[in-house]
Amino acid sequence: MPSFEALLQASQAACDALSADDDGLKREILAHAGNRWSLGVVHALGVGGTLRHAEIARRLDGVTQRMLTRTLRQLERDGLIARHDYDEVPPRVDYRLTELGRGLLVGMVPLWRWVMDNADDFREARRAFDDKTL
Amino acid sequence: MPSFEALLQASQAACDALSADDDGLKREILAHAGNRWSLGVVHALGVGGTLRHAEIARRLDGVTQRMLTRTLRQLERDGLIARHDYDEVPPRVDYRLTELGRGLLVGMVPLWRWVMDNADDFREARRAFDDKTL
DNA sequence: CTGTATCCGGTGGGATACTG
DNA sequence: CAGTATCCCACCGGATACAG
Repeated sequence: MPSFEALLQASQAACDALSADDDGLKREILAHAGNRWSLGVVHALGVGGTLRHAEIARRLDGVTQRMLTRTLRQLERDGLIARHDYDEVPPRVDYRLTELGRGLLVGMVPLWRWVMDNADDFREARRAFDDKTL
Repeated sequence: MPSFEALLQASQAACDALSADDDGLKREILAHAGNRWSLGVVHALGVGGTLRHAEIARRLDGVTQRMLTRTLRQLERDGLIARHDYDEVPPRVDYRLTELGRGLLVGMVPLWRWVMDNADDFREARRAFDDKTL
C-alpha cells in the first residue's frame, strides 16, 4: 500500500495531463462515470457479453428507448463499446464491450466500492450541510 | 492481478448497489469526477494541504470566482472538503481535504492514469466515429 | 425491434458586474 | 478577499409519439 505522498506524486502527473486537456476529451471520458446509464450499460455488457438493445434495456430498470440509444451512441463514439448492425429486417443490432470498455470497468470497480462503502458518510455530510445552511 | 471474471463479480455487487441508488446520491458522488473543476480542486488541496480561495484559484488555470465558489460548495456539501471561515475582516476562509476527499483522490488516481494512457485511443475512436457518421 | 423527432425542465459552465 | 446577482447557452434526462 503506497503512502499518501507517493500517491500525490502520481496525482501530480495525472492532474497536469488533465489540466492540459484542451479539447476536454479526457474529462468527457471521466464524465461517463457520472452519466445516468453509462455505468449500467458497461456493467451489463461486462456480465452479459454481447447483447441486443432490448436485452440491455431489460437489465436497466427504468431506462427509456431514447436514453438507452443515446447512451449507447456516446459509449460507441468514445470506443468503449462496439456496435454491430446485422442489417436484417426486422432490425437486429448487438453491442459488446471493447478492450477500452473493459478497461473502464476495471478502473471503475474500486471507485464504485469506495462510493458504496462510504455512502452513509456522504448522506450524513449532506444532511449536516443542508441543515447548517437553512 | 485478478481475472476479469473475478472483477465482474465485484462489479456485480457494486452495480447492484448503484442500481438501488434511489436518491441518486452515489451517482452524484461519481459525477464529481466529470465536473469541470472538481478534480483540480481535490488535487490542489491534496498537494497544497490547506489553501485559501485565491490560492486555489491561482492553481486552476481559467477558473472564475463564481465557478470556484460553486465547485467548493458542492464538494463541501458532499463532505469531500472542509471549509473554515475565520470570520475576519477582510474575509479569510480556507479549505482542506477531509478523509473522504483523500479517499476520492486515492480512488481516482488509477482511473486518471488509465484515461491518460488511452487518450490517443479515445481520440482515434471519436475521429473514426465522426467520419463514419458524416 | 431499433431508432428518431419533438418538447420540456433542470443544471453545468461561463461572462460580467457588484458587495461587505 | 471571498462571495453574490444577473443573464446566457449547452447539454442531460425524461415523456411521448412516430418511423423503417
